[in-house]
Amino acid sequence: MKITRACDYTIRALVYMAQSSMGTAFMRSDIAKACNVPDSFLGKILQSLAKSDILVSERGKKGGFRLGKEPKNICMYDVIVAVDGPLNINNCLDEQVGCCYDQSCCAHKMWKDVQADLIEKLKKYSLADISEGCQQ
Amino acid sequence: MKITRACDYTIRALVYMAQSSMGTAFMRSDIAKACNVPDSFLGKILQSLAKSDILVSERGKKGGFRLGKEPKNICMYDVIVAVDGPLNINNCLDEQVGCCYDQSCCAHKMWKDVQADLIEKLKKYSLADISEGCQQ
DNA sequence: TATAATATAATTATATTTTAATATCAATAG
DNA sequence: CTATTGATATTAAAATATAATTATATTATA
Repeated sequence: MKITRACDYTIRALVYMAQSSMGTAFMRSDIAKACNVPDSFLGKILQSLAKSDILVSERGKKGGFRLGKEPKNICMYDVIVAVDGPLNINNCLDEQVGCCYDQSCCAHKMWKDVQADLIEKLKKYSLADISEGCQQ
Repeated sequence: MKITRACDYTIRALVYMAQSSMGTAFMRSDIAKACNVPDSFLGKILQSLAKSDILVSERGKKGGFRLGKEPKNICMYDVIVAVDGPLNINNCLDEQVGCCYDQSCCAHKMWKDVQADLIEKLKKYSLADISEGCQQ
């Protein structure tokens, strides 16, 4: 697992959006400026979020991004996966890679257990939780 | 946080050592061969472990590496930190870096909480737990 | 037709993994 | 006692992989 900077940027952007009333549309460039995130990089991030239905996008004039769900229904696990891809604390757990070295599989059960707890925890945190703990 | 391949190698090596009776000395090259780990890279890893008192090293003829503690007293958290350095699921938690972006600090509390759980979990797993779950 | 998202490619930066060379140390053969 | 041998210790640096950023062209819509 690696929680990347993209993920930090994402949380900034989502918290920013969550501060306005549901349905408000934001332009990428506005979010980028407000959150101090590289504009073009933010583009990628917002697209990932749109593909995961965390955001809804509209093109053209008066287009932009809106939250796709209420902040309380957007969990951190979904956000992380949308941006950073499948969460695996160890390659061993990556189904596409597989645990190719027999002996190391001793640890497989541990990684699986540890990761399950982690995911459960991340599912409990919503965007609303984070946005509310933020006074601006 | 990133759990690297070095960490996988480490677990292989430690499980291998834990299969023999306490006090047995192993040469780096033997471990490398038995565990299929690049010899020189393993050198680095074993040194990190020795610095953290997980292993004891002796130079010269008849030298080698021995476990520094009973497998049941070696926890996975200590192993990971010894090899991969301080565990931080997010830079935000790295005390040396600090949480420089105010707005993103909204998430700080969450990361801290999630990480605390993770560490607690990793402290509960011992080398003995892993080695025993391994039939060879 | 201007505007804003979408897609993709290219580039730069950083971190991980591996290899290699050299230094240090301890046992022991002579 | 000292030279040799077999082991770890230390350091540098090359190779590879991944993350972060930038740039450009495409598509949709008011």
